[in-house]
Amino acid sequence: MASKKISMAVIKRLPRYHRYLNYLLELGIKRVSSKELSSRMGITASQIRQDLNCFGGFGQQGYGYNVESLYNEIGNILGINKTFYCIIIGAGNMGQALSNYGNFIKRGFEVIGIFDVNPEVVGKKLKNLEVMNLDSLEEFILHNRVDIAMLCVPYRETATVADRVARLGVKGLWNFSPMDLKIPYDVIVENVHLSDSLMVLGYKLNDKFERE
Amino acid sequence: MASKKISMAVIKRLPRYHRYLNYLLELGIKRVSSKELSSRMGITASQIRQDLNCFGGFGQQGYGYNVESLYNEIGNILGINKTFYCIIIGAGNMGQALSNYGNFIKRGFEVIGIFDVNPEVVGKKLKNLEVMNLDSLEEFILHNRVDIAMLCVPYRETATVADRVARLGVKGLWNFSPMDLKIPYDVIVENVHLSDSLMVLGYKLNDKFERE
DNA sequence: TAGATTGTTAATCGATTAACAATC
DNA sequence: TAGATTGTTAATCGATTAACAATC
Repeated sequence: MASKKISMAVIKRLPRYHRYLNYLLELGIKRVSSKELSSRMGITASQIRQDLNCFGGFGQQGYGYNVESLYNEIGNILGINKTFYCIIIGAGNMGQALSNYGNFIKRGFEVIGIFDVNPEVVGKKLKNLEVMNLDSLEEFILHNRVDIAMLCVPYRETATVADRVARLGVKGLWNFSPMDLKIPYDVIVENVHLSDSLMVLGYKLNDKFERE
Repeated sequence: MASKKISMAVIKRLPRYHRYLNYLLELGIKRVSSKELSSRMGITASQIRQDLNCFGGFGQQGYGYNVESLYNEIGNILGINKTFYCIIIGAGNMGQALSNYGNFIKRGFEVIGIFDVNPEVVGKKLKNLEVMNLDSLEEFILHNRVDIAMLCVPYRETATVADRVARLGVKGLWNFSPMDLKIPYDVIVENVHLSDSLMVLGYKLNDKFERE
């Protein structure tokens, strides 16, 4: 796979294509042209064709794209056929919300462990998993394959926990803290900065009202 | 404010500047040059100066930027000095997580109501608010100023609830469902597509492993 | 004043859109 | 075959970076 580098702008659109194709699939639609997908998604047909052609020629001239096979192709590119083993660190509301989010498993993300420090929470069952004490984190990771750690601990703890997890060889961090992690290990971090997103919404609202 | 349009790329970086400046403030640092901020944030000094100059000349030649006043300026631009009144719809784990997230209030987002349909949840106290029945949504919005609705309901309900809320004049939606809302009202939607974010992380992990 | 650093213009780079030959 | 639609190249647009005169 000595492919040319694909830009993040393209990658970030893939899950969205995947969702739309899934929707078409559920509607029983068999084929779709870039033009039709374009009008549904509100992006140009040109962009759709460019994006898809980063990964291969999935379409057929004069016909368009087969919905099911394109859905599967994009799924493969995103790796949802593989399983990523995940742990959730911090079993507060956010951690619990993630543990209950059934959509993840459909997309290949399986939660195999949940950790917390709070004695009132440790031992509690969430879904089919018992919350473990954070002290046993090291042991757990040594004995189980863990690809991704989902960090849902309070702000103050995040940097420490992230470092601890990365040191043990976990390769992906999904960070819910409003901070940018800097870790001296070879780790991929994906941030979910909720307050950033909310502030952008606030900006847009202000902007709109001021202009009107 | 007949200003030239500011690109989303710039807007989206503002909360991040805001966070870093807050951090510098906490460290007791009084002034910062674009060069120093650049090395801390990992973006070019040029970009920082360009971004800030979209909104005004906040710096001083030969000196740099005063941390506190720049922090405040960006806060103003983001509107965190104003209060946005918010309701949470859906008091499941995600809704509860949001209701407990104290950071929002600091940034001007105040939750004034929480709604659910589940009789087991309605009436329950979350923080200082009692979960209301979704049936009383209309009445509540008519009698209270609601700027933003945070949608934490299951996938199937999202479109309906979004429409209902928008029809009542709520101007901002913060959407946690993995779907792109299409609403025939004049509403600003900001999406938090958690599974999209997770899939991008999955892609990056795959990509890295395949290349190595 | 000399040094530092901004604000801003110009140059570059990358991403999006348009166009069209290839082909189903 | 004629019509449709892709894959792909070329043109455009926008965002980032570089450069430097202005000025504190």
